[in-house]
Amino acid sequence: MARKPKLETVAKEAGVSTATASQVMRGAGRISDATRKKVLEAAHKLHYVPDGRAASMRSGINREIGLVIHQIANPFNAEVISGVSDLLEAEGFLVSVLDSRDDVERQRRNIQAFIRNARGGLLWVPADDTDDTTYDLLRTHGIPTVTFLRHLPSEPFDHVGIRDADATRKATEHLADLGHRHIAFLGGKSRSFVRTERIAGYSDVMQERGLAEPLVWDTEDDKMSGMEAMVALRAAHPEVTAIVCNGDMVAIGASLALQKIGQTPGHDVSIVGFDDVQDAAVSTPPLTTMAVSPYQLGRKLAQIMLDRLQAPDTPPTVTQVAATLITRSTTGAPPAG
Amino acid sequence: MARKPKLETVAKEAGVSTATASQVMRGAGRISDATRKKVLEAAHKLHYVPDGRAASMRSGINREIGLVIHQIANPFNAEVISGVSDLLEAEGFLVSVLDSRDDVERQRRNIQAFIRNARGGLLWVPADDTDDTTYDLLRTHGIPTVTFLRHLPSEPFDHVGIRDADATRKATEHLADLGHRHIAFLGGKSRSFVRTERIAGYSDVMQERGLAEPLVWDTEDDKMSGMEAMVALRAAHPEVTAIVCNGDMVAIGASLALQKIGQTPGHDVSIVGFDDVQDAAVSTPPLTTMAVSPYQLGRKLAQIMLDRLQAPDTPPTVTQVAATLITRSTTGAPPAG
DNA sequence: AAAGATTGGTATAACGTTATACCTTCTGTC
DNA sequence: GACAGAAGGTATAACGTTATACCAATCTTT
Repeated sequence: MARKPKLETVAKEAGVSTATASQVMRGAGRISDATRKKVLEAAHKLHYVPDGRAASMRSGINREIGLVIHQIANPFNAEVISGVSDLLEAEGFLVSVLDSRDDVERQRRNIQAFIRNARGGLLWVPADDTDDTTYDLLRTHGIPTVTFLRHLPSEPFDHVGIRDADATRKATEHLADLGHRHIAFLGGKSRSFVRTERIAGYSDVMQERGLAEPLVWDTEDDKMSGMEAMVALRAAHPEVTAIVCNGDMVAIGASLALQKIGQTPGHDVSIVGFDDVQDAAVSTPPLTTMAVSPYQLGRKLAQIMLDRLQAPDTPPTVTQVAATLITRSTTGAPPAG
Repeated sequence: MARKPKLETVAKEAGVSTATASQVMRGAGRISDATRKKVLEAAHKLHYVPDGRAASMRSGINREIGLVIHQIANPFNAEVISGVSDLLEAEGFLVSVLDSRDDVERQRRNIQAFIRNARGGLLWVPADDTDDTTYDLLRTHGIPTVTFLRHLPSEPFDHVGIRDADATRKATEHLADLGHRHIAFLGGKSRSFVRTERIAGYSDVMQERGLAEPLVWDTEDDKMSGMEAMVALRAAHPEVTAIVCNGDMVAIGASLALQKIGQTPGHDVSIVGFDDVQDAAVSTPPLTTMAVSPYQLGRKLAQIMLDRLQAPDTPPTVTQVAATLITRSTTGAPPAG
C-alpha cells in the first residue's frame, strides 16, 4: 500500500513545481496544455486526492455544508435532504448530515464540531428549546447559517419555512365547509413557533366562523402516540367530529385507532394530516393532508445558502413556502344527528 | 463581531506561549494549576474553538467518522445511525452521515470528499454494483473502513452483517412447520451477497424438507412494489400459500394487496417479513417478521470501528448478528384443501 | 555544595495546500 | 535589434495547530 500521495509527489512525477501542480488541479493560472496534461496524468496515476484541510485552511474556502436536523428518519426530512444534496452537490459542495434528535446538548456538540472543522455553512432545524448560546457561537464564528422549518425567537439568520398558519387555516376551513363544528387540533407538544402558528391558523377559523371553542390536544408526533391520543380524545370529547393534525404520522395513527374501534375515518370522524408523507397516499383509507413538497423546500434551502455564500453581508431573509390541501378519503361530512 | 480567535489570541490573553496554551487545551504536558486556569479562562472568555483542520493535519488524528448509507430515510437505517452515534459520540467522535441513494456515482463523490477531508474512518453500506475502484481508493488512502449489511465480493475491510442464511432458514422452517409446502421468496432484485445468502437459506429448507421447487420473485424493496408483485405472483402461481420476504416493506405491500382482493394474510396466504421495521407491529394485520436490533447493530459497528482504530494492522474481521423470528398475525396454517 | 532529578514552560519545525510576487523566456512591433 | 508585453513557470510565505527538543529554575540526595 503506497504512501498517501501529496501534491509534491504529483509534481515530482510530472517534473514540475508544486505551485504548477496546484494551479493545474484548481484550473487556475496560466498553464500550457502540455504541462497540464502531464500533471493530470500523474495525479490520476497516483490516485491523488487533494487534502481539503490544507486547502481550506490556506484558501479560507470550505465546500462542505452541514445539515443539522431533529430527526433523520422522518421521510419528510429525508426528502428535504435529497433536495438540498441534489442542488449543492451539483455546485461541488459536500452535504453531511447530523441528527440532533431534538436534544439540545447533542445539538450543541454537533455544532461545536462543525465550527471546529470550519465548515462552509450550516443548514439547521433548531432543536426545541435551543438556547441563545448555541447561535451566539455560530455568529461569533461567522458560519453562514440558514435555519428552516423552525424559527428561532430572535431570528439572526436566513430562514425558510412553511406558511403554517395559512396551512391549518385551509385545513380547518375545508372541514368547516363540510359542515363540521367541533374540530380539534391534535399533535405536537412544544410551544415552538411552528406549532403556535398552526394552532393560530386553526383557532382563527374556529372563531371567525363561530364554531366550537378551540380544542388543542398534545401528543408526540408519531403513529403510536396518534393512536393513543385518538382513543383518549374520543373518550374525553365525544362531540368532536373532525381533527386537524400536526403531522401525518399522528393522523395515520388516529385513523388506525378509529378503525380499531369499528369507526370509519372520513365518515364518523374526519382527519386532516400535515406533510403528505409517502405513506399518506397508500394508507387505508388514503389520508387527506396538507402538502408541501419537501424536495422543493430542500432545493429552496440550498439556493438560499448559495445566495448567502455569494453575498455574506446582506441582511437575513425569510422565505415561506405555501402548503396545499390534498383531498383524499379521511374527510367527509359529519355523521347525521 | 470579533475576529475568530485562534490559539495565539488565547495565549496572548493569558500571557503564555502558544505551546503552553495548546497543552492546556489538550490536557497534555506538565502545566501548573495556576497557568492552566489562566488559559482556560482566556479561552472561555474569547469563545475559543480550536481549528480541527490544523490540529488533525499536524497530529494525524481526526475524530470525525463518516457513515455512507444507501438510504437515510429507512427507519432501520436510522436506528443503526442512532446506535453508531451514541457510542462514538460518547468517545468524542463526530459522526456525519451521507446518503448515497444506492447510486454508485454519488457514492464515489461522497467517498472522495471523505478522503479529501481525511476523515478518521468510514462506516459504509456499499451501494449495489459498487466497483473496485471505489474501494481501491479507500485502501490506497488508508482510511479505516468497516462495511456493514452489504458485503463486497472480495472483502478487504472489517464487516458487520446479519446471519442472513440462518434468518431465512428460520423463517422458512416456521412456515414449513405450519404445514406449508408451496413457499415463495419475494423481494430484491440484485445479486448482492446478502440476497444470495437469504435465498440460499430459504432454498436449503425447501430441499431438505422435500417441499416444492424454490420460487424466487424479483421486485424493488418498497411497499408499492410489494403490492404489485403479490398480485402478479397470485396470478402466476396460485398454488403458493406462503411467502418469505426480503424486507418488511415488500411484506406489508403484499399483505395490503392480499386484503384488497378480499383475502386474509395469515389465513389464505402466510407472510414473513424481514427487518421488523416500526410499522411491522402496527400494520394490519401485525406482521410476522425476522428481527435484528438495528440499534445494537449500530453499536456493534461503532465498537468494531474503535477496535480498528486501536489496532490498525490486525487482519479484517467479519461479525455476524443473529435475527430472531417474531411471530405476529400474518402467518398461520395453510387453508384446507 | 555538587550532581542529578523534577517541574513548568518555550522556540520551532513540521502538516499539505494556495496566493503572491517574481522570474524567465518568447513574441511581435517599430 | 531594442523594448514592451504576454505566456508559462517557480520560490516562498502564509493558514492554525501540535510534537519535539530544549532550557531554566527549583528541589532532592548524598
